[in-house]
Amino acid sequence: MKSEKPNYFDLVYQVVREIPRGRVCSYGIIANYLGIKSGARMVGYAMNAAHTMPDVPAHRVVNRQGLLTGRHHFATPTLMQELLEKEGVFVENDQVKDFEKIFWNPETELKV
DNA sequence: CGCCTGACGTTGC
DNA sequence: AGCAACGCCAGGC
Repeated sequence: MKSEKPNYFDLVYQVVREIPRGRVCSYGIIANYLGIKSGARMVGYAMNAAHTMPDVPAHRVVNRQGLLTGRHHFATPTLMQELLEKEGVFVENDQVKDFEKIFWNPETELKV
């Protein structure tokens, strides 16, 4: 089978999967952590494929502004916000509240 | 093989 | 401070 997906996606999945509950992360940060500067788009792209990965909480991944830009890509446009609020993350106007407070930095927390 | 799109980010005005 | 355009990289057609 083929299905040889680029490790690139897998890398993103691993990082996103490490995101603890009640925390959120940004695409650019993950990209930067993976060494893919300017590859924030690729991270989001990977998230799209992550939809096939149940262990990949893409709803915990938002953009640099903390906006749920990809909420429209979920099963329902409200699913992302619902999941976040369910985990203790308050979302207002499609934006994560206290985003910088619950922000999860792999280089700082997941840091070796 | 080439063009377009895309869950972003940064810089410039 | 808000808006616009550009840049990066990869996948789909």
